[in-house]
Amino acid sequence: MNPDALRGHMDALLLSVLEREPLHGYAIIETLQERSGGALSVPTGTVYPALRRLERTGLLSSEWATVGGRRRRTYRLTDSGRRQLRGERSAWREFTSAIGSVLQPEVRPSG
Amino acid sequence: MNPDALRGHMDALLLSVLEREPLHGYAIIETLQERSGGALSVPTGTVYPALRRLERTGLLSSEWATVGGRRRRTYRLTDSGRRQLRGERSAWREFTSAIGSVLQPEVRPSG
DNA sequence: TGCCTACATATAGGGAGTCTACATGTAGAC
DNA sequence: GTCTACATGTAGACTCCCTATATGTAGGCA
Repeated sequence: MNPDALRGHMDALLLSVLEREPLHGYAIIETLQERSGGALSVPTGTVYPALRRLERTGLLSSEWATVGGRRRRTYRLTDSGRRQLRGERSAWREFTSAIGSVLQPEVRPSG
Repeated sequence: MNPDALRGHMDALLLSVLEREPLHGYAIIETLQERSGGALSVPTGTVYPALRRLERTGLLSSEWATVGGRRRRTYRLTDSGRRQLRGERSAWREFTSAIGSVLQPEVRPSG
């Protein structure tokens, strides 16, 4: 997957993964991978800064926990994040529709 | 449309618009706008550098023409560009499939 | 004991491409 | 003389994704 392709869609992915339940960064990366059938391998250097950014802008909140001797920072959607997710979904539909309508191969009349 | 969303898809758009016939930059911008139903308003500061980049990498070739007293640089797909376009189309399908599978809202069993 | 893998978070710095803003010029309408 | 449409181009800012690196725990294995 071309790295640039993800650009601008990361927020939607993260918010969407957190919709059902709060998760910590590492689990988010795994979930992304599973839900995409292995297509999305997002590096930690992308996800952790993105999560902090989303928290800074109020779309996520986080709290620390220790599980099995390991520290986790668990993120959850805020109300604002939930609203944002709805916006991201409709933006995604518009985006794919716009690009798709340009990208579809020419259909030539037969004959 | 979030500017970043276009990132990494510009090449596909330009190649696709040039698939049927050679066009100059200004006409490419208009075609993009028409084919997307007005959703894609790509600024000249994006398109012109992108076209030059695609020419530099051998996916497009160009030649100057003067029409109605105005100078145009007309771009056309090279063989390499045509191959690239096929690749871009399949990459687009994989991309939307991957993101879409993550983004779709949870479907809860009823009851 | 030492080594490896999985789990878990984080930051610095690089890089690439899109955008804003500006510059330049012709043609034609009013 | 002014305005809009047509037409191309560059400089610099900005964003944010990636690579590389650092740190640390837990548990298996030899």
